[in-house]
Amino acid sequence: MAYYRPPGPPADPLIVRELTQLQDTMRAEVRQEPLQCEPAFIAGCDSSFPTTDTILSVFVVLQFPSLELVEKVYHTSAVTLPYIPGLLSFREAPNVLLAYEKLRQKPDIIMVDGHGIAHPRRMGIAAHIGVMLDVPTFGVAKQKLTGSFQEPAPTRGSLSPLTDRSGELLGEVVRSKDKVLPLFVSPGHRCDQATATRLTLACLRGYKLPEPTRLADHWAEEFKKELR
DNA sequence: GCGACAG
DNA sequence: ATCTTGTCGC
Repeated sequence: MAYYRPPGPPADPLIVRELTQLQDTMRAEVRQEPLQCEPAFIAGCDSSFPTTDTILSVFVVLQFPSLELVEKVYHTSAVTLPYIPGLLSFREAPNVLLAYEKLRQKPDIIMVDGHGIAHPRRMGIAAHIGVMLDVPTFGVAKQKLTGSFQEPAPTRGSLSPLTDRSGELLGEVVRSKDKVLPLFVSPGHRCDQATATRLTLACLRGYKLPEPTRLADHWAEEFKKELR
């Protein structure tokens, strides 16, 4: 399954170069710092594609640390860009931002389904969204995009650093559940590694995915039905 | 030249 | 991401 990926439609080299440069510009805006104060509300963000040409983005806001769901919103729009590894944010962020505007209770920090700085140019979708909104963000991904790591111990809570060739820390590989494939946690904007990992662990409730991301994914399915 | 490649 | 059935292990 993850061994072979059939070639998708050819990505326009002009677009790729342009977006890559824009990404390098945005990278200068990213700040890594601890959260100013303990969050009272944490959001979960996830996008899916009900049809090949429609994107559905969801935001859920949970009270922290109770993790009680307080709000859920979604927004859909037409897909404008194909999926290109490393440029995922340009395909999903526009619609994500529109969904965010619908939230009445803005969160103190956002957990995004995808990577933060654990990206070839340190600008994964979590960092991208954080810069655009100037809100603290971090990413929780299910698959690695870049970097290398040692397999963390098979017990829940085990951690292992994700580093690039030069040894730079990109994120942490987190075993969120016993004997289940680990998660890749990395800071986005206005967040540091310690905070990202700490909040990820604090949001676990027996599932592989922490509640913010898990519920966002869950509601995406429900909203998908509402669309008919 | 040969892999790797979030969602 | 999405399409898809049965199946293994706790």
